[in-house]
Amino acid sequence: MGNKEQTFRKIIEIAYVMFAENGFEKTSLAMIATEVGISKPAIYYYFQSKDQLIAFIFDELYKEIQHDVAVDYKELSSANFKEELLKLGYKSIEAQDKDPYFNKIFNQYVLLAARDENYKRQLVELETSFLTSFVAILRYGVQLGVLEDTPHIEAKAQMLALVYDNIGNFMLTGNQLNYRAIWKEAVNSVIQGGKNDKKK
Amino acid sequence: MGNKEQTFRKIIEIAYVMFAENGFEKTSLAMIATEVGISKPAIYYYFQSKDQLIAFIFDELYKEIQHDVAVDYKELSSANFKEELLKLGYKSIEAQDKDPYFNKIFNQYVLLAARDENYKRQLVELETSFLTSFVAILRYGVQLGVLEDTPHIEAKAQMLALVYDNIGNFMLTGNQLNYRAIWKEAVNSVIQGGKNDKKK
DNA sequence: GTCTATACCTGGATAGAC
DNA sequence: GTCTATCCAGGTATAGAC
Repeated sequence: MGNKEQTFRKIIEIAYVMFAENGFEKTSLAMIATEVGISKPAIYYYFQSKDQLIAFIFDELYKEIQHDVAVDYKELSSANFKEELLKLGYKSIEAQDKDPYFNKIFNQYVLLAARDENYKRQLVELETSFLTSFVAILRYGVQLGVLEDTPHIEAKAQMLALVYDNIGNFMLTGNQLNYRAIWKEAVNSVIQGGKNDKKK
Repeated sequence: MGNKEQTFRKIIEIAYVMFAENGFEKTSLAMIATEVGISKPAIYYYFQSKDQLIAFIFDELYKEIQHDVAVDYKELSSANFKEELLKLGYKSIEAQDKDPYFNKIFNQYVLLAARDENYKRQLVELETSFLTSFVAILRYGVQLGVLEDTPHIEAKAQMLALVYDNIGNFMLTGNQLNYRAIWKEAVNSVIQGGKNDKKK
């Protein structure tokens, strides 16, 4: 990795953190440059503008999320279905603790989307594939025989997705809830509506 | 209502809409003043600073929300419990359609809270009473005999609250889902875990 | 590839007239 | 109560040296 590439990554990583902490507007390029250890105009060598830096960070997040959202069906069986679904939520809860910046940044893009068609389009895409993957998981559960085949399976999946997603938002506020218990309830409520639930 | 009071309200109402549409930072006092039909310095006659205007709007929202969150228990009976719970969600879904600004503004205060202790304190308060009221409703349901008394009642209530809350966020993005169906699933999943469910 | 210097603008805020 | 005029800080962005 050349020197150029190094500075490039450093700008992105530092900007990511500062944007999350102070917001896009309250983070000036001068602040970022100082933190990186270069001068303000040097940033313009790597990015055409502040907006482009913001957009670049979004693109990276976008790719990352679309990658993460893909579920590995091979791992799922009727025996471990519920357990794997639980794990999915637990993992996200732990991830939030590790990278508290993600949600803060992401929420800002949601706000930007209100007045920028590009962000809006991409965010709707993300949301859609997010919801779709939950529907797909539950449908697979039906196939495995863990869940009953009801016409409400889509609504059930979306409900689950809403809980999954909002846990992140609530953690952001610093509200200390038993998120694992909440997720467990959500999973239970979807699966227990299913058939032949093993007695605990 | 005097002339003074009139201009005062007009500033607030216009600022509310513009803040929601463009964000706090991208809405300058000059823009607000033009829209109101006065000059920029005239705003300073009513508000000490832009931040104070933003804070004032939050205070009004704060009071309004705390008022709305209070549930009327007298209306609830074992016969109409589920129905009333459903209505609660439906009402919120319709409200969102009517005032699309609310969620956009509110999300901005959530972001501000990350770097302002006052906002943070008040938002946690709101969130707490929001969650508490859902717990209270379900506990009342237990009392009415509509719900089974499990130790998980708190987690169930919080799950329900997360769905309720996140429906608003998803509507914001413009994602067209069957939100009523999702809410119905959530309510069903909480109540059907209860006892003596009437056959459909 | 990164710097210094600087142009240029916008936005918040104040002074003081009416 | 509202205006005109003005100040000033801080922002993005560019020119040009090294």
